[in-house]
Amino acid sequence: MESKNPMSGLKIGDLAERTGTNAPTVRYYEEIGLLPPPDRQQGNQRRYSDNDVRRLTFIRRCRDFGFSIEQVRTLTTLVQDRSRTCLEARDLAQAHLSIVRQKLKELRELERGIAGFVANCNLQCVGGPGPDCVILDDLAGNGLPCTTGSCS
Amino acid sequence: MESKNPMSGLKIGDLAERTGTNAPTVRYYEEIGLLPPPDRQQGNQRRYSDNDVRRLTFIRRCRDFGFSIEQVRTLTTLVQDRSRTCLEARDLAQAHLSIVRQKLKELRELERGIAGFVANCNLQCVGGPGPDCVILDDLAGNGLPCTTGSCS
DNA sequence: CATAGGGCCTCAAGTAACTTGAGGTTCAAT
DNA sequence: ATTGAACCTCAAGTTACTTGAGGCCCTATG
Repeated sequence: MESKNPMSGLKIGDLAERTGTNAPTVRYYEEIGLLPPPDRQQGNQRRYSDNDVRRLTFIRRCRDFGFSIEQVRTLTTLVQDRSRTCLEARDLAQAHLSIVRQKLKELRELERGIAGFVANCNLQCVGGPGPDCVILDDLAGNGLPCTTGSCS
Repeated sequence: MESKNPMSGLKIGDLAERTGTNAPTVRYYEEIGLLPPPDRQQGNQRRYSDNDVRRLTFIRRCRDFGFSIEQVRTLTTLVQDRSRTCLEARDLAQAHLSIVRQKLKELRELERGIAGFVANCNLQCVGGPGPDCVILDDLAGNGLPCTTGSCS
């Protein structure tokens, strides 16, 4: 029997799973207006579309990299707002792009720092205790190997 | 007169500025034990060393990329703890390295997505209104240019 | 020398973005 | 028919800060 109401669409749990979130967060995003209120099945359960999957994926990605809810709201609202021009959208996206690239740069530095520390450990500390092998120096500094000679 | 107490060291505001934080956050980190209580000048003001600068820089970097306070605490504690071996430190750092690399990967995707959107706009939407130029499709999807042809 | 203002102090309350819990309903499978 | 997982709402809790109130200290200038 799949006549009148085929119950199409994703349940909140499915949506959450596909987007790397969880159900309460999805409801929270709806509550604060980041996600539009979805259709409800009889029985009051929410049903979501593929478009919701895309939208939520985007939101999660932005959030994961430190954009605030309000920043994300600005970007997503843009889409809905038929009075905006494409150029406005582009400019905003461009601004976000700059921020993302800055973050990329810093993240690469962090990676270099940690990788340097690990390499240094492998070279100098194998098996021994390294009471003065100061991880902070390597990580917070320029990522160069231990310059103090204090590692083991 | 710089005889007995030359008041050496950074004031809390200086430390904050050099590490991209602010004074209340520094005090907060002290309160929760992420930063050690610093020396105090007569007059009760905190004074910080270069080592504090390094430590706080590291903390900020980790925090900026989504490591929780507790994860950061684990890493920094490692340094203080003279009973750990260098290999243990390395293993932990290695684990963090994996996470950082995963984040790098995702961030690059996000960058590609936004850059693609901007490029697409430049090609197709110049000057005109783009009511259906769905930023979400481009950003949340695979980063390819608009496939719907709906952009202007 | 005194005084003005900028930075520092503590402590308390507020905020952002969720997460967890309580108490109850619905759905899908047996 | 029933049972267990997943859903519902609403309220309270958590994390990681931020902001505010009320007051002290320090340095530069009149």
